Amino acid sequence: MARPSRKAERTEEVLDAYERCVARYGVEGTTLERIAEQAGLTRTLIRHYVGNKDALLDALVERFARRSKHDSAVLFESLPEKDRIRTLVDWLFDPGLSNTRSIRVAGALITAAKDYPRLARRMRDWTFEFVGLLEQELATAYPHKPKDDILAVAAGIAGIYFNVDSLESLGRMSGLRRASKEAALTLAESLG
Amino acid sequence: MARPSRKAERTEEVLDAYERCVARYGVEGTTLERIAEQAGLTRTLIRHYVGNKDALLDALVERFARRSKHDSAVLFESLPEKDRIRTLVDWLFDPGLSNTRSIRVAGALITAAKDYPRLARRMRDWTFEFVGLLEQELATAYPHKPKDDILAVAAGIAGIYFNVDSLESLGRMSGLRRASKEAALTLAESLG
DNA sequence: ATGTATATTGTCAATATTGAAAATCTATTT
DNA sequence: AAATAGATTTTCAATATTGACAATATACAT
Repeated sequence: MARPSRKAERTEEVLDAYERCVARYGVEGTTLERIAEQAGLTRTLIRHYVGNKDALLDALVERFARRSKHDSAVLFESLPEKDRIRTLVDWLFDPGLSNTRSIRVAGALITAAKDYPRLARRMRDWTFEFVGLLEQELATAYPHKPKDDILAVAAGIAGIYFNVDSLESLGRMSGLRRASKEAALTLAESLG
Repeated sequence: MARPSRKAERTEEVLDAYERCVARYGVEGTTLERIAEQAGLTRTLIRHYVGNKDALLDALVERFARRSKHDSAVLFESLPEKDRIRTLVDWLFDPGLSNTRSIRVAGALITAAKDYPRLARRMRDWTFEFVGLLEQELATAYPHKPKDDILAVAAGIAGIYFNVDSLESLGRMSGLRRASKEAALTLAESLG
């Protein structure tokens, strides 16, 4: 019975802005002023909608974990019956398809993890969950291969993927990106 | 004809401390206070020996570039005649041998590169120089392989290497490290 | 139109960070 | 011992950042 709340949308906007800042300046380098500038809001509004710095980080990490889980679930479920690995690698390495910012945010969160033990656990889980999904996919495609080989290839593809998105900010990385994709495919095919 | 200068050593100590901070808090998250605390000096001494924040970053980047070049030159020159690739992979992925902090510093500098165009160029050069050395080594070991294949493998190994050191701060990464090393070897052997 | 819950803006205090210079201390040379 | 170059400490000013609360404006229900 009063003015309608914009808390939900505003919170998303604030977290979007926060994410952009974190991807660029890191967790420790992000100030409320910068977030406010990015979001086109005032610092006091940031505080009003989400809270202080700690609350902001909690909210960001929460959303990041939820989204990651959802996104990779959707991705792996949407793979076709044929050429699943190939399609997956396309999605991971083709510019435009891959979500570079998520990986950059993950990198920043991992860097900050030393000062936030809960965050360290979360990012470890995040890493191993992604590698685990890759393993699962590879194990289905190559059922006769030993687990160790599958894990090695999954870890390799994940590493190449994380790395190439981290380097993206340097610009002129299309050549390296293509080569990285080739490497990921070579790794996958080494199982066949 | 006066008190002897400690500028040289002190500068190294300050840059060491700065490096530790950058690896942990990122470029934008590092304050002079933190550096001073890490170095066991006062903030004003930091300023006395190296200068203000910009001068510090310049000095750090300068030293990082110089050291990287030197270290990788030494590394590649020290490889034995036989099993060069194998030895190289051991060096890159065995804990204790590899220099994890350098990679973390590089990651932080890459993240900050958007705000420092010169830095972006430097880190691009750094990346491609390392990949280039790998290519050269692989080309010598597998002289009949096309350049594209060599580049793909070099990019893959470099990516896996950078990534595994970035994840190190999360702890309990020995399993993933072993798997990553396996992947790097698999990639190299794919050329044979 | 009126009440009310929320949005929005404004203000203040406390602390952190940086920059710069002056003052003092110390080791070496002569 | 005196002079001197450099190390170290001290001090001050300016700005940035954060936290918290007060005041005002606005949209909706009744």
